[in-house]
Amino acid sequence: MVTIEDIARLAGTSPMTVSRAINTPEKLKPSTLEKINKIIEETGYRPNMFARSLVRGKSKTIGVLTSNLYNQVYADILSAIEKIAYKNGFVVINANVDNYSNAQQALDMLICNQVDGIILLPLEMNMLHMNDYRVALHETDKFLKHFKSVCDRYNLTVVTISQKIEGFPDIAFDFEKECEISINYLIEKGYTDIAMLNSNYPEGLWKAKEDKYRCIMEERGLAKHILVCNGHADITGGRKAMEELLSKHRPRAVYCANDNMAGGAIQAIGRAGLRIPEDIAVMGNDDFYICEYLYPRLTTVSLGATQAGTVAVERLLGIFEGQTYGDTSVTPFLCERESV
Amino acid sequence: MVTIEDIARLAGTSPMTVSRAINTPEKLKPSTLEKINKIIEETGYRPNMFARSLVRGKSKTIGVLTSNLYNQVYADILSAIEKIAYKNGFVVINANVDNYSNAQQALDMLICNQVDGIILLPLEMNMLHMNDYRVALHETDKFLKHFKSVCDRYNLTVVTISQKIEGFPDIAFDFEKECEISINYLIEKGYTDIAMLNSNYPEGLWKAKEDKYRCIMEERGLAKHILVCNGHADITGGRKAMEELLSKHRPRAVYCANDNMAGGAIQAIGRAGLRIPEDIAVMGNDDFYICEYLYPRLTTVSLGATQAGTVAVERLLGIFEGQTYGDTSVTPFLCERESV
DNA sequence: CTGAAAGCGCTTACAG
DNA sequence: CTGAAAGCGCTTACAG
Repeated sequence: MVTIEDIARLAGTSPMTVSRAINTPEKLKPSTLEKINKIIEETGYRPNMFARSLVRGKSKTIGVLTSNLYNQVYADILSAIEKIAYKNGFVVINANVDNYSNAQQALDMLICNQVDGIILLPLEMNMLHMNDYRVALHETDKFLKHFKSVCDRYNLTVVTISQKIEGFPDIAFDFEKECEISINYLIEKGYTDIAMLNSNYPEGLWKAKEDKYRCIMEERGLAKHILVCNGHADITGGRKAMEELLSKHRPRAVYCANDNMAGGAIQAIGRAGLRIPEDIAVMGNDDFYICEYLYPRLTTVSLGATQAGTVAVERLLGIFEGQTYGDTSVTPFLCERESV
Repeated sequence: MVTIEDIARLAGTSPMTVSRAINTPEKLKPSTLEKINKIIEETGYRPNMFARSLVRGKSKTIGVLTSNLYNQVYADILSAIEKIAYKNGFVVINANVDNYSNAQQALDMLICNQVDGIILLPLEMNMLHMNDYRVALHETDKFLKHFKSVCDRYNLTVVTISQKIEGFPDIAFDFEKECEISINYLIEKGYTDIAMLNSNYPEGLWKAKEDKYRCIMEERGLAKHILVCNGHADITGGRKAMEELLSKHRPRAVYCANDNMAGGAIQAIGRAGLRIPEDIAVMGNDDFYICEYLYPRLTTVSLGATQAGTVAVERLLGIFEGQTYGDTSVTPFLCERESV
């Protein structure tokens, strides 16, 4: 391995001068700089980040606690984070978090690797695969407490996304706004008999969406059309909920709390021999990858995941520079396709 | 920050003894070990990986050159890599690679971060979004040459996945086998009039699949049913190719070279007022995430991406232990759903 | 514009 | 079973 000393010897200078050539080239006499650069080029020398980080006390590394890469929202956020981080010379270490002990370990790993800061992705969502939401929520809560105490103890810089923790700036998603955009769009398109498919988990974002749906329908004088069916917030749950809905009443439009449920709804509607959107319009939420693949292509509202990832990194870097931030939120936007 | 010296002072021992407590606890008198562990616990001490890596000359870090996280195959491979790596105490740095200069930079970053080894994911695939395959291929080739020379120069340990480079062990996907399983399954199910939807890029895996299709059809005495339509290997391309196919002939089954094309085919078939699989059976390839979301759920053949990621890490770790490997390949397997 | 010295936090290699 | 010394490759802080 080529070191800074090797370069110094070959260039007939001190290691310090080589260090300057790399970090503050403007402080060097052009001729020495040129000589050193030539030797760096020839030898293929690359500075050892461990040595640098050790002495600087900073790693130029961001840790991301994430979970299910298959969740489109996570993938979107993560892609944005990596893009902005690399652009700013930071390395991203992505740590997977499936359950409590797993998460503790991942956090520990990030600490050992001296990350400069951590971005915490929403943990609630990653527990969706568990059948008992209370257990999932309890695991999440336990970890969040642990996370908070560990971050305080090690003085870690943290930005959270859609996962408010006292003391850390959060970048929230605006689930209510998603609902608002969706229902208003349907009404604007002339629909009045609008039903809703929602998660059977009666709290948090799901409750907020359902409340908002009821509220808008009432405000618009459509109270008599209010009808909600619930199921797991996945494709099978969506299909079952839609089947239940159709057994009660055939609405002109369904607002689905997320795209997975909408995917299931599309299946159930197709199996019932009905057309989309001619017989029933389907409105999704979140803009998962699958929207383009559903038939018809799903009209939905994007959560703004890419924006959230981008802002998260920008704020983290801002904090490193001494800035402070309060909470903020990211704005959802309509994605028109073919299902409405 | 708590250091090993702090612990030593508090425990009344030398730093060396603390180091042993962490790395080779069995070599310590139980009473000293216990005393040290207690203090580590109290202080929340965590070893600094930079210092450790610097002196050990190893980082316990694996670099992964990947690209499009949205490609299900990549996400599968990456998830598997991270899982196995973490299990073995390795950290994964994922570097994004979109184009040539981007890729050079990413590789450089991995070198500066002293990765112990690199896993290279298939690069050909990530260029699919480019309209001109020759340009994409040329970019890929340029980078591969660069990659090879850099790895040789820095003596990097490399395992590639479906991207053969002389001197590095490769884990190949078996695209021909995918085709074989697909066509044989269709024939076994009683289909004889089987058409194919393929990429319009006439080389590599696409050519191999098409050749195999033709070959099996002939062997089985179904030569007269051979019919191939081509398009971009994405959903729109699949839809257009299927439309073209239907304008020529209405087969009883379509074998699609990948799931995206199958997704497009499903759209075209639905728009033509035909049912799946009653009128036309649709067979995908690769087992993308979307298979579960298509309607009907897509029957396909999995490429074996998870297995590939797992084997890649295992082999990399094996090489660190002094093992050597030749090339290998991963076995595709049937995923029966509803479209056949 | 350049350099000598000290030190970041750990481990290796040796000694006892 | 434990410790003193040296060094990994770099940068900081000072000196000139």
